[in-house]
Amino acid sequence: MPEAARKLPERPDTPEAPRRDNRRPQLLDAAARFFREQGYAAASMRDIAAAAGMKAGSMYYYFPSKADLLLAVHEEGIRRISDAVVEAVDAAEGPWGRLQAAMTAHLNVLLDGGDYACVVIRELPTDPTGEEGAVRTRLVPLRDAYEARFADLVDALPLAPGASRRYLRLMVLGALNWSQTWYRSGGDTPADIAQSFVDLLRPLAAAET
Amino acid sequence: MPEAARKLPERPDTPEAPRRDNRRPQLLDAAARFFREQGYAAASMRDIAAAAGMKAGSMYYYFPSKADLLLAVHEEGIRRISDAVVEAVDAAEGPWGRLQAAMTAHLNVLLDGGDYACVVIRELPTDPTGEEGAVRTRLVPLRDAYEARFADLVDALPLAPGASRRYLRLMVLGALNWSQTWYRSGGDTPADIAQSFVDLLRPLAAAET
DNA sequence: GTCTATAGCAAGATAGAC
DNA sequence: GTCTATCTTGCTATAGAC
Repeated sequence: MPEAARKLPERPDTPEAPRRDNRRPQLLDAAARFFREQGYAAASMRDIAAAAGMKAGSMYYYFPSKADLLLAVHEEGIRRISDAVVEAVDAAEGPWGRLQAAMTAHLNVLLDGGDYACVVIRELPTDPTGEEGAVRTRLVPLRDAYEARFADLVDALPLAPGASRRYLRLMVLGALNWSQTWYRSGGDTPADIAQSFVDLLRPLAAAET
Repeated sequence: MPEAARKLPERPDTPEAPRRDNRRPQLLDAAARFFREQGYAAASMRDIAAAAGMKAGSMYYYFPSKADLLLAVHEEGIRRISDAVVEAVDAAEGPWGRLQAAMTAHLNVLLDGGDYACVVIRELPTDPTGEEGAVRTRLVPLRDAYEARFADLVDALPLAPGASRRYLRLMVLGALNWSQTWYRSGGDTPADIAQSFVDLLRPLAAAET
């Protein structure tokens, strides 16, 4: 057997990218943690690399710049929270039940699931790259696509005529994402919180069938 | 109720500090602007000083450190938004009217009034000073005192029995503060937004007298 | 009060050995 | 792939002249 083919049974990542010994996941985990704890600007590549068990210079083998690292964290964060919400919605029934399932899943990932989602929620408003806005323009569509799911869920609710579905969606997302600032583990669980919010909003419903 | 009795204390400048030729306000304005646009960590003392028309070293005559500058911006921001809300609430009538007035004032300052309030809302979650948490511990009570006003307004609402006033307050504040991320001038005004939110929530009321 | 000058340091990123 | 070593740049903060 040709020696070049010895280590072949790998998964076909990108055609030419990472073959083996890929420590990119550890790097992403560390980056997400520091971005959440200190913010993008204050986190240092040295600390991130150290937390992943390597030296600062080595991580440029995986990511060409700090901004690309942030972008990768965002993509992974959106992917995780989006998957969790889709799965939860599929398992729920009724318009209110599906909305509550989505809210619970969103809060679970945001409040207990951890670092990736927190970065997604908090690290967008400020332009992360200072002068270079290229990264930000690639971040916004990711979030918009995710939030569109909530628009669908709100549109499916049977509401009293005249109720603004647009502002209901914005209020729900605001309530969920703002929970980062007041949530403390040990009190109400994410499921409790979603339940309380939905209980508050149910009176907005038109007569249900 | 005693009018104008609830405003935050006036400038507690040290007795001997600023007599004349005081450029501290310009410095604060510039700092608020850069903290909002770039975040606390990414903003530089050089840029702030330049925007206020002085050199970097000169501002240490007014503020002993960057963290103290952030603290001063917070105090001023809280003072402004708090004054605006108190004034608006005093001029409104009825529990829903007072809540709506408070929401409108809050949004006005946050969305159009500008830099100070944005910094107050956005620059708290992450510890601004890195290792030194002294500044943060002085920031939190300021916000808590302000948010307590909304607790009073929500407690005064005539709600259907069983409705959670705590989660209603958190939902309202979340909806308001999250508007920073989606608000674009030229569309609905802050007053429109507050109206829409209150219209959504009014069906939660118990039979009004 | 504001300046110039700079100390002292940490950051992102690169080069090349292994 | 990971290392060491380093380049370059920018930062906060200080010292002392004026």
